[in-house]
Amino acid sequence: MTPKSQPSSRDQTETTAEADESVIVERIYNAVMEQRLAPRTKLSESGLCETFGVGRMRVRRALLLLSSQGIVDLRSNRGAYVACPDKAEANDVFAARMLIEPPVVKQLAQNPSAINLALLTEHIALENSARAQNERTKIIRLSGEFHTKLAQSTGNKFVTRMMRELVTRTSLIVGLFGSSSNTSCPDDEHSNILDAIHSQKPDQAEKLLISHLRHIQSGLDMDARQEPQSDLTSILG
Amino acid sequence: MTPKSQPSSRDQTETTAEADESVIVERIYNAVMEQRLAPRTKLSESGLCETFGVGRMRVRRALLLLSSQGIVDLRSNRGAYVACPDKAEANDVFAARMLIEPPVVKQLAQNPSAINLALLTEHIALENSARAQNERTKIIRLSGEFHTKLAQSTGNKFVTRMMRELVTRTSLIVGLFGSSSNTSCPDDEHSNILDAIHSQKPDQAEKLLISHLRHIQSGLDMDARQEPQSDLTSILG
DNA sequence: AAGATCACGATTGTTAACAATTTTTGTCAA
DNA sequence: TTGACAAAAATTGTTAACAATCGTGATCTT
Repeated sequence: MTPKSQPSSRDQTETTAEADESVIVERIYNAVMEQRLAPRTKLSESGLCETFGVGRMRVRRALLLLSSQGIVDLRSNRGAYVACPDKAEANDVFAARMLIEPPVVKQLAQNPSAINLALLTEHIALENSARAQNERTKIIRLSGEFHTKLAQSTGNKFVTRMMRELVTRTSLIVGLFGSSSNTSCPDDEHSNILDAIHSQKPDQAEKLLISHLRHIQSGLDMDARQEPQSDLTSILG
Repeated sequence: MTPKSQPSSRDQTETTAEADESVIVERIYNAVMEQRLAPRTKLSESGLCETFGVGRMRVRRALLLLSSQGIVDLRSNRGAYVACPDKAEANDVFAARMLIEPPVVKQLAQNPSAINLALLTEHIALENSARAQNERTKIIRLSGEFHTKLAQSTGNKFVTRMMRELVTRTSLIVGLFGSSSNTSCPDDEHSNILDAIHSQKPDQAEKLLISHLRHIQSGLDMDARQEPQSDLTSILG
């Protein structure tokens, strides 16, 4: 059910006719999540049309959708750019997560039967594997997805959506303000959180999560921004 | 420079007809919030084009935006309909609010200097006035807006957006499942919550809010749905 | 040369015609 | 009357041409 079930039809340069606009959205979304598309990168319509083999209409719709999710910034008559959160927005994101995520985790720990332990354990295994092999983009994506999957465990559509949005934005922020070394979640904190949930320790789970978020935030340098980059067509292969 | 108003067919209800698509979104949004547009109402493109005096493109963009907010349901080749939450979704909405809103209120109560007391007090006065005069749509809208404004007091963009979305959905749900009498928030619970916040009683504020939400939810009859309706052009004047 | 101005090219925004699909309507047979 | 079927109308989806705007580079003035 996760976006892995797609057979490979994205090998060629000109994909002809299987591009629902949601595919475009997802592709760009993933590229941003994995920090392959840097903030401020321009997403020209013609460029996207070519890379996806799609008419302008689809591209424009996709861009509108992405802008409504805050992933791209739509400047009138000037085109679409990958969103570039500033300091204030970064703080807002973390504040929002601090507010929302603890209750989520706490509730999960109170009723851990709801969670799919196997799935989450598997996920952490993947994370560790990626970390062991130093696969940067994978690590980043999986780190974020852990939090999303946690939210998904509540079975609540809205909670999931909110968390997804916040996690995406966090990814952008970490990419922008992340000070070299620690570009994602530290080693085994995810594992510890999951353990606390599974062993029904709400307070501990909450505590661990909070310190986890603090940890991520403290790894940022709010004064230095990385610079743009990215050349589009190659990135979205 | 700025978007010019277009000389077009708006011979009927003249309505500030310089229609940026955000205006269309807002108009429909408000109509849904005030329960003037019933769930399942069809929003035909041509109809909206006429009522807003706008080309099809703007309308389609607006509908896409609204669908991304879950306010309208976009069925392929069949057009746009006002969203019609089912039982499960209704439960999700309240569960999400139960999860998110208490921490928000609690935090506000811990730092009440952040809130704009005058604004919120004024708002409650408006609510009471509307209640006194039995202005149904006003009551409904203001009841929802109180919660939105509360979230807004955090100064957090994301918290505000989330709450706004949940409140909108709540409005739809109350319209659908609301059992006649109590179609909105009960009398002075808002006032009590605000008081608790202002006098720095986080726990009490949280408690009041929770019981407030329970109160709203218990006023619903999850088994009987109101039926469609609505004729469009007249409603959006 | 530095700076301003203007024209050109490239990109985005809009409109209108066209194609595809669904819904309605009309007809006929059981 | 009811049901099935088919043509017609209405609605949505798509494409392509057209218009407006922005960025860039050449030209001109001081």
